[in-house]
Amino acid sequence: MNYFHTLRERIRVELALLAEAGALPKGLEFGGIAVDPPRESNHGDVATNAALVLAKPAGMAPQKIAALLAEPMGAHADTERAEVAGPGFLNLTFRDSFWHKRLAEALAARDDFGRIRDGGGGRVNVEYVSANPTGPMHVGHARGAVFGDALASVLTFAGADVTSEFFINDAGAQVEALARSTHLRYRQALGHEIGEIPAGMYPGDYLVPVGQQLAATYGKTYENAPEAEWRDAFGDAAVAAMMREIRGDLDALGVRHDVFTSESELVAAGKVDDTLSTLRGKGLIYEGVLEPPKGKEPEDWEPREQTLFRSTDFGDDIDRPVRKSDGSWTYFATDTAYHADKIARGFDTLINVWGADHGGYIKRMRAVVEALSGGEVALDVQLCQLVRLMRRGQPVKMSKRAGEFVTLRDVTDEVGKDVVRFIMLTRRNDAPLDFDFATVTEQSRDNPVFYVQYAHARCRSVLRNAATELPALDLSPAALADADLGCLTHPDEIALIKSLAGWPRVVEAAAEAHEPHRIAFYLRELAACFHTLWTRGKEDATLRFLIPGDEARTAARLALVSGCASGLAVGLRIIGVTPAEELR
RNA sequence: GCGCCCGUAGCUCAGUGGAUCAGAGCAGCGGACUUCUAAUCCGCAGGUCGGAGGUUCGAGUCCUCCCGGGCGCGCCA
Repeated sequence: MNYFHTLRERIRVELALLAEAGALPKGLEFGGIAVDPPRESNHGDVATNAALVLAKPAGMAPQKIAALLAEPMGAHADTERAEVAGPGFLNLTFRDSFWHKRLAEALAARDDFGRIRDGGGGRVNVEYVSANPTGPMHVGHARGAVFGDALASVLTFAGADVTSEFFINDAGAQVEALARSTHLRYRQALGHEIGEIPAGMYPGDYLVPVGQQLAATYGKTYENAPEAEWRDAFGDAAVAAMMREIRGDLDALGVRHDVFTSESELVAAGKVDDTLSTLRGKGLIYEGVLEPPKGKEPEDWEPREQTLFRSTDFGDDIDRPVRKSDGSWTYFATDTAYHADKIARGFDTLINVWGADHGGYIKRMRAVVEALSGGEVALDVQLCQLVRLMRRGQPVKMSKRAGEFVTLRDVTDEVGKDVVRFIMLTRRNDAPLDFDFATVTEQSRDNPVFYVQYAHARCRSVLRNAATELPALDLSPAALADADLGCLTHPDEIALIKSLAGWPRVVEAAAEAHEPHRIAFYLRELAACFHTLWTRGKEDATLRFLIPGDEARTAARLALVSGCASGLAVGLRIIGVTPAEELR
């Protein structure tokens, strides 16, 4: 369905025929041949670099090869023009009939338009959010959540076998701090005056109900008990409560993970020891002393012997510690075990979605995955830059220390999940993003969510009107696909079909590059093509979609509208945004 | 000091495996409506793609260095 592939095949066939006929040398490699849309639209619909790629191995001038190829390509019934351009590009321009076929394909495929069935892609694990279970999610998490969810979705659509996953960091010092903070709230619930929340504890109000619940469960049992007696139980209870909160927040965003993996369970199951033994067996774990960091030496630096992973063997800057001085594992060690677990589960590709502050962590993680999988498993880390919350152009101040920050739920409740999801994909993930409450709720061209949804709503509105005004017309997809699409000849009609026909290529590129934002950008383009055509009908009544008395033309135009609506809906669903039937 | 990311129009950003004459929106200017066929559209104007080298038939795109911004840098996750 990606017509660029079809054309590349056709070009290879013609080149092979030319070689057989003796016009080209035999045995040429066609691997580097690409078919792309030219940058300039007046250069035609597609361009191929075939002649430039083959010039050197064939020992011929590129223009000569292009001219040879232009003959058979230009003779094809779909081709309007085949022109040799520049240093040896072959530009092809198609007849309308070519585009009518693409629309027919889109209509026939409906919700599966652009889906890649035999795309392979293997088994892919996408790990995202993995927010610490020590409090509710904030807006920064939303970006990773939306990005990861949309990525998993587009990969699935592109034929990969995808598992989406959340790693629960429910082990280590932060959970102990959480347990202590919860104990404080428990005492508070029992009537104690707790005063200021001490530094190092979580001050947020969200632990108050957890404390109350524990007071109801345990009464005064642990009121003055030593920490060792209540720490595990309180930690577990708090983590469970926080995870319920986080899942609720994610649910409100329409984000769902297939698998939740618990760090503490990995530790308890001895997975960390197992993994480090494996690495030790490969000679990659040793006791050693690290050099102090250059330039910015911490005050309290002193040389210390540590258990280290030899990540420098795999391109990291220094070897990385796996054990703290109290004997417990570092986070890196448990994360290593987690990745070993993912590898053992048979994934071909691991994708991790992290905040930008984890950039320094990438090299060691790649090192571990390479070491554990023998280079068989690919690890791609996608970093999401910060989100700046804005209100009327002014940044919203947030103080995490004071426990005062805008939670994800606050934002979702205020503007809706569709807005949050779309806006998070209006920038590349590695570029910072401003999220302005005023803009994103506005109903105007400034607001891309609205713009795209409005295009879809307009399509649906036309189809609804058609059903009432022309009840005799069969609006079923099958019937519309059989309409005489040859009626569609206006440049803006063809432009809309071209945009729609480009969708399979967008899916493929977004999946391959792990860049779901491309879908959001594409949808804006498709919506723009539709809005343009719609307005044509205002200026010229003969260009309206519904032409009374001309059923053939009306059916063809409704087919186009239906295809467009379908394309918008498919794309919106992949990024998790509801295709609105109407906007009021 | 080192590592990673970024630098494209006044502003916010796209630019798909390097490929023919650099794109969009906003803001600005000029046009098209009694609102699900104007919450929209059309036109005009706006850039030595941070700088300098290098590779190449060809560089916004790849390599090196420099300048500027962000993030990070041994027992935090």
